[in-house]
Amino acid sequence: MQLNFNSPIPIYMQMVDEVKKALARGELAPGDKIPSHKEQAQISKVNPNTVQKAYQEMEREGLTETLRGQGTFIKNDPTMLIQIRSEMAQAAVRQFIDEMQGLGMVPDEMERMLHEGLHPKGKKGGNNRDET
Amino acid sequence: MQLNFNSPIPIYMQMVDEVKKALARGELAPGDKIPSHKEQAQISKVNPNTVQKAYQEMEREGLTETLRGQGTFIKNDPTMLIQIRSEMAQAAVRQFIDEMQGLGMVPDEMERMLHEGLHPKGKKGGNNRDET
Amino acid sequence: MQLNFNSPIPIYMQMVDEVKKALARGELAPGDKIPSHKEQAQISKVNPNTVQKAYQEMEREGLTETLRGQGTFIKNDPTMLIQIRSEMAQAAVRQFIDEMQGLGMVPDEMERMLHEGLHPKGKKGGNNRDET
Amino acid sequence: MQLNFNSPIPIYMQMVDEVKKALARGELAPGDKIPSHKEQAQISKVNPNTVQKAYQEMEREGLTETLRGQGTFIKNDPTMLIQIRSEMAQAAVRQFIDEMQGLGMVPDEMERMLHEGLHPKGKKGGNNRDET
DNA sequence: GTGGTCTAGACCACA
DNA sequence: GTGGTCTAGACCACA
Repeated sequence: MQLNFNSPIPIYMQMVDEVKKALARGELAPGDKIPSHKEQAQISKVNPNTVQKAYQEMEREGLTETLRGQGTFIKNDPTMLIQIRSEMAQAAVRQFIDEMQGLGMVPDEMERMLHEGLHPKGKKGGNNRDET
Repeated sequence: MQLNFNSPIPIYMQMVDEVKKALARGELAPGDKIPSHKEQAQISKVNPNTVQKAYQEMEREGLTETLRGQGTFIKNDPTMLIQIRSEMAQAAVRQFIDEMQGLGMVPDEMERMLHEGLHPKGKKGGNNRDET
Repeated sequence: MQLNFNSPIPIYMQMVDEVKKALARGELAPGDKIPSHKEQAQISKVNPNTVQKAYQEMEREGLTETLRGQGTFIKNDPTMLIQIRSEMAQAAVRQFIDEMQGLGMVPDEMERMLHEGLHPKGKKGGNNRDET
Repeated sequence: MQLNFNSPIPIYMQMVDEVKKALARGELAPGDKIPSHKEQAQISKVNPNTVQKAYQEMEREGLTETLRGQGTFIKNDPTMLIQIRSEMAQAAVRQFIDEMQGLGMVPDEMERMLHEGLHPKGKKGGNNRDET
């Protein structure tokens, strides 16, 4: 759970995002129990109110469900996972393209820069499908 | 000057960013006068103080210089332009990669998704260097 | 916190200076919490925004650090103290010399006048190392 | 005429000060004609209004007198010179002492620091009356 | 309560 | 008109 306390993005939003990413990465699976908001608050060195707000937001978005007295659980909906993953990825792609367009970059430049970013010192001619 | 009033990112920061982008795009050139903070406030429907905060931040970052009573000008440093453009682009690349990695994407997937984002209906095989 | 409301030097700058002096004098120590900007505003009979501007300037100069919701603290860097003290003292010396040179004073005159300023009615011959 | 356009001290005040210093240094003598405010404005790259304000202030302080159609002249009062010189010097001394006291410096330290500032690499023991 | 952002608007020095 | 400072006060995220 990476949090940036100096970011203007509210911590509770960052938390929701981190949970989504953990889901997308497969580190959290449907049905998993997540720590109580008090526990999570201690782990993240964040005020319990803030965690609670994050949990409420996740519930509102249908990511989790709460069973009173038992805890909060990732919703047992396997399709959701795939959906979140592709939603977030596409949002990232869109944002990247917008940002680069805002800088006056054309598609080729974007692809080239991404490629270089992914393969820092690599020869960029060759067949990039074999690297990584 | 695109501003999102609902974003958690402060308006004054968005303004600094927009000026940087305009510079990167070549819409603003070194030595150009930018509107007075009061004028810009009217244009952007924002409080003059907010614009001033943005302008002061730009000054602090060395983007602009100010002649009291005369106005604020893009600093006459042509190298700055190129630097800002590449800085901002590289930041965007890095952020994109981080975000995608956070979602468990591997480099190939990132490149493929970007390619698809750039050429929505396009055949995705072939030699992408000749399209656009 | 001595403020001169008629000085052309902005209040917020005077405040930064006063904090630096308090540090140099040892009245503020690394790690100390300083009053919230609202509290300080009441104490100094100044608008909270003005105090905040001073605090932000101090942060920008690396004098303080801020924990959101917790307060603003003198940075915990003991070397900073000594550095500030000597920086400010040397700046004062330089300014004094410049000023006096601007008046056509030679070094000896400067030293003599300072000595007299420090020991108003004193015999100025003798060994000044034993006075004070 | 040294002017600092970024100083919070108004330019017209800086101008008055510079004239006083020139007087103290003997670069301007009683009875001397000083440039017209328009001329001076061009020389100093300052708005004529600003120079005029400086000249008015000097007149108000009894430094100069204006003969209509002839120009502005340093007042023909030789005692004034000496008075200004010692006034300004004493003000500088007082300010220096205050500043250093504000930093917690004791008189000896002030004298030593001034001495070192005046004789940068010099041996500080010996008889400083013979140096310079 | 604490810091951060923002609006609304006054007044000043300077061009 | 232009930038700079300041007051007054609202609202928000977070502790």
